[in-house]
Amino acid sequence: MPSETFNNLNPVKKKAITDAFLREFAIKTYDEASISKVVRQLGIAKGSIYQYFDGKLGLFLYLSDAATQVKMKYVAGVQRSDFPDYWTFFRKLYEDGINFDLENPLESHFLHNLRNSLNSPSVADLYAKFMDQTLAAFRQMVKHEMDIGLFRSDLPLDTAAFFIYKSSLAIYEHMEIFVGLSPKERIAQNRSVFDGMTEKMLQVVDQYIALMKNALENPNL
Amino acid sequence: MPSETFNNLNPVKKKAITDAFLREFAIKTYDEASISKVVRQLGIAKGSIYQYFDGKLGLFLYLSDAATQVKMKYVAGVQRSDFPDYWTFFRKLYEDGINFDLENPLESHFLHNLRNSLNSPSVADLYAKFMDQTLAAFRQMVKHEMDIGLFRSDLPLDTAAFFIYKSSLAIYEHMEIFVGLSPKERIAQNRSVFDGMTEKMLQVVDQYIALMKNALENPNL
DNA sequence: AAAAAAAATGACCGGGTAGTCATTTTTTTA
DNA sequence: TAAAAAAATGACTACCCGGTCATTTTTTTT
Repeated sequence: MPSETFNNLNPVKKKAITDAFLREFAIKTYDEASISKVVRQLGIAKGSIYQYFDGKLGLFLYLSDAATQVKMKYVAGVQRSDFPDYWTFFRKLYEDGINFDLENPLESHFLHNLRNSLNSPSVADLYAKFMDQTLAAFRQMVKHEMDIGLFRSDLPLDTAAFFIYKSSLAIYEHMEIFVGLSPKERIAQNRSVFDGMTEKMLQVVDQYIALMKNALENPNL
Repeated sequence: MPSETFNNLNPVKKKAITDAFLREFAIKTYDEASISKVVRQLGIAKGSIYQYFDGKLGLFLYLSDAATQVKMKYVAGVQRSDFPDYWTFFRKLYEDGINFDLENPLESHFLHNLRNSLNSPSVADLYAKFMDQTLAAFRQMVKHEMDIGLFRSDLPLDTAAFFIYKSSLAIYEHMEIFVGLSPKERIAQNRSVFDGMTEKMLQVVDQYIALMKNALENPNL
């Protein structure tokens, strides 16, 4: 999506630009995020951005792709078949997610912040795609657990899948509310969101796993 | 908060103004909502709004109060002590919430949309207050159920309370995603959000109650 | 070193917003 | 009906924004 001009850029400048916009979009809504402000901060001309990207939306799509690719490197290797049950698998996904955050705070929080951009119709499409994929993945997982008898099967697939999805998001919000995590502040300071909180985070993960386990696990076993 | 001038207004005009802004803020973020557009639509001068309210924030606070008061009329009467267990109580709260929506679509969706205005610092404070109150209420409920032995007590109060709170929000989102409910469309058409969906909604409520029940109920009984 | 290609620039355009306030219109009081 | 009080008005200010493009600067090629 970005132009050749952008790809040919000095890697240092390229990263500086990417990071500055990741930071902006990680803190603000799509509509609130200001290209003018960021270029002022970067000390480059606004016109340049429009030679690099196809408008604000093109820039945003590029950042989405970039951030997603980085996250995939951390998470794609985690396979359900390598774990005895769903919950150890789920926990490992979270552990790797934390590592992703520790090493790529901007990408991590950009992705977390995606859902706040729902109000802009242009971005809503992108988000809907993300959502579809995520829900499809959860649905497939749940189906598998039901098939092998680990999950109770008296609930619609959609409900169980959405429930897990929502619970996994709730963990992050729990950290914000009860552990005093403030992503925006930390991103503004260019710090990792979960830095120094790994242990506490995993404790909370275990609490929510306990809840999900009770809610979904087959009581016959 | 509104001026005397506003309170002395012809009730019809007063309602027209209130409704128009409820509708705007129900569909848009605080920052996205445009006073200019609404007054154009209403056919009144922009200056009037600034004689009625203390700026955009004052207007917003007035709408919050108004909507909350209406909702309270529906929900305040539901007492835990009138129900044999938490879940019938919870279900009744939802039933009354649906009635509130059917009869007051604008107020209902204004309140639902509140959380989308988090990005504006001025409104964030207001939202934080709402949140504190809501969580305190859930925490108290959970404590009570743990005390009387209906809920398991091996989880932190905060976690259990937040879990219920989040699950109750998930029900609305479930409706949007899987039942095709689109609040913004319906509000724009001045229709109730849940109109014609009461039955389906309560089915979904029951599904989430089942999940929460498994998750939280004391297994010893 | 000269010519050609590539990249960077920033003034400018059209559009939007919240909020102000001197003036006009309407209503109430006397 | 005339004077006073209350309410409504909308042009105006000061500020944003995304996006454009003719011009200038830099880099590459010849």
